[in-house]
Amino acid sequence: MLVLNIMSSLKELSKLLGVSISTVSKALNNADDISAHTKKRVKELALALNYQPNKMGAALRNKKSKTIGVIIPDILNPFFAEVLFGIEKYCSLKGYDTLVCISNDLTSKEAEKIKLLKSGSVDGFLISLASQTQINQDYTHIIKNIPSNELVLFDRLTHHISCDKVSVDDENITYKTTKNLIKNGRKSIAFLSTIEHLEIGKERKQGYQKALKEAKISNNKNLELSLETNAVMHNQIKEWILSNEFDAVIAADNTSGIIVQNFLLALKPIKAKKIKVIGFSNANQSLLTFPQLSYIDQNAELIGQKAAELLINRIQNTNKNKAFTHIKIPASII
Amino acid sequence: MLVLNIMSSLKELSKLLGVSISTVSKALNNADDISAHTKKRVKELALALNYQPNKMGAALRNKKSKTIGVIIPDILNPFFAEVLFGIEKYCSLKGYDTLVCISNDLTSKEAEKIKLLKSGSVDGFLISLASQTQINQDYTHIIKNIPSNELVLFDRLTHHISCDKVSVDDENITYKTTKNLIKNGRKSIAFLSTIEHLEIGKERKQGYQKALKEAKISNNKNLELSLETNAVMHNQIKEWILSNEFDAVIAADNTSGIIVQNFLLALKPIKAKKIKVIGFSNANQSLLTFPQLSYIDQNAELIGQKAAELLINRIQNTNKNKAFTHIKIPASII
DNA sequence: TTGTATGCGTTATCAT
DNA sequence: ATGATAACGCATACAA
Repeated sequence: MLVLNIMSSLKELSKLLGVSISTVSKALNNADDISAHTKKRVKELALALNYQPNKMGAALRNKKSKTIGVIIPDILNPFFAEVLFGIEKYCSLKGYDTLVCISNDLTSKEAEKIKLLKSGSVDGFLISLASQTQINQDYTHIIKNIPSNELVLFDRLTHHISCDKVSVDDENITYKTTKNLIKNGRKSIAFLSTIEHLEIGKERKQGYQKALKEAKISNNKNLELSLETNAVMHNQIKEWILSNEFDAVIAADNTSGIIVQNFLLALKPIKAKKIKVIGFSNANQSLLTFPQLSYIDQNAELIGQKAAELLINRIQNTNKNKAFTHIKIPASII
Repeated sequence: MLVLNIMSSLKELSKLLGVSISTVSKALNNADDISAHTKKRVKELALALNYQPNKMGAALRNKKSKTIGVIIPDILNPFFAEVLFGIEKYCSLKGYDTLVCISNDLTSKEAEKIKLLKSGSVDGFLISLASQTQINQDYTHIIKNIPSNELVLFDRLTHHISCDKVSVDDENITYKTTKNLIKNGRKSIAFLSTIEHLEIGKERKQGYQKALKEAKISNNKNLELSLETNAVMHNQIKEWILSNEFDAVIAADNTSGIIVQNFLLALKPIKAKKIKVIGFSNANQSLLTFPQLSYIDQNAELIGQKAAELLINRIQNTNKNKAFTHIKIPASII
């Protein structure tokens, strides 16, 4: 049978079948009070005409759009791309669409997107806070506009907003990593970060410092490099590598570990092999270095999946009063 | 004034103001036949109550959702992330939302997503074909379901579908790049690809071969390495580097150039500096190597922007019969 | 077992 | 200048 790209509606099916619209609707939804015969007829025609229920009609009627709004700071950051992948996968599985917005790390954009997505477009929000929002600690645009049981924060959180949350235990993972390096005989462990302005950046550094302190290793401030992500970053890293001695580096963000690893090989070819570099990354990215970078895998996809799961559960759950949970995804060193 | 996260509607505004719903609607839409005074009153209250028009209601009434459906093969590929960034930016500017789906390079997923997005959810589609679709050359799920004036294909195209298209002139850019290398005295130019199964992969290789042929350089098949993207890829590249001599490499995909550059430094530290490596990449990725990788910038963001622009123009344009265009984005060597 | 009527929020047409 | 009404597609309470 020929199929057309013309939208068929319940109305059209009802006309063609000579039954009422509600009968068609009920038949397609498998209502008890429709005869098997009618159901069969309806479903067959629906299939033949490639009938797809109109989302807007259903959304209006049900006051549920079956769509999740996602706001991330930066799609070009592989971490968020991976989270998004996890979100999309889970939502898709549960029959939800995802409306993706990018805040560009600006509070104004974040607020604008929230306003846009509100009012019928989405049933709930998955948000990773813009860095500007985290720095200024002004969350009114979120608190005022999103009911806390329609919101899940992930990765870039704040304890000022009470809702479901998903993140990595950032402090703990750098603590354990640093401790491990010490145990393996590393004496001069450096720490490089381009995200010290973010909460997760602070936590990662704290974990590192805590481990040093516990091991009674004096904190050599020269081995702590804090940078902005920009064009001169590379020269700064280069200078830093050339003017300091260390036998291990922990890089706190998604890319600088890769840069350090590659630079070492070029700048200190002899020593390079003896210096352990650990970055926050993922399998794909770590493959870009030689030798392959050791990395802390934040399980970004899992973060996305769990965040989506929490939100959909809360949206669909009749018991809206369940206490908010904070899921801490285990990070793994690879 | 206190603002609540309760959805206000035209109905609510009309009740509070003591005017009819249609007056409120018209006032907000700046209709000519509403007095300035009324407009002012309405708009003030709308602002105070943080009124947002319900997208679903408007979509149903207007038969336009002001939403664009985007289907990409892989969000983890930085190229598509960048395209998406361009799409989102432009759509957002024009007041369109983007509904993002991932086909995972599977035709079945692609078809499923199309079906889902059809019927009211989106006004048009931006699609980059799944590799499976390109390989099998079966486009019925697209042709049958999407009117050609509601579709723009980008990057991974086919001439079997007639619609607006945006891509890089892939053959030409590798042709020019290769020619340039030859002009600069390179004698043994290698070509590495992990995407030979894709149309763009074929075109890139053709450009390379064409330039060699024109320069009457015999085509040394050992210098053409074709791989699958997988775990053993790294060993294959390593072997290839060790067992071949070349003074330049063109890498046809988004990551292998970076890998080659880094491997060279480790495996052939002396010769490495004299070997020119050129990849398909972008500014962010190229910063991950040392020395910084030369790369062909596909202007992914611009591809996204142009694709969105073409689609929105065609959707909004009354003249639907304008001939389809194929925009070829200039790639630049950096 | 099937059909009728209503309303979700919006806008356009046609009164008043 | 303002208001009443209808319709978009759907699901449901209620009639028949």
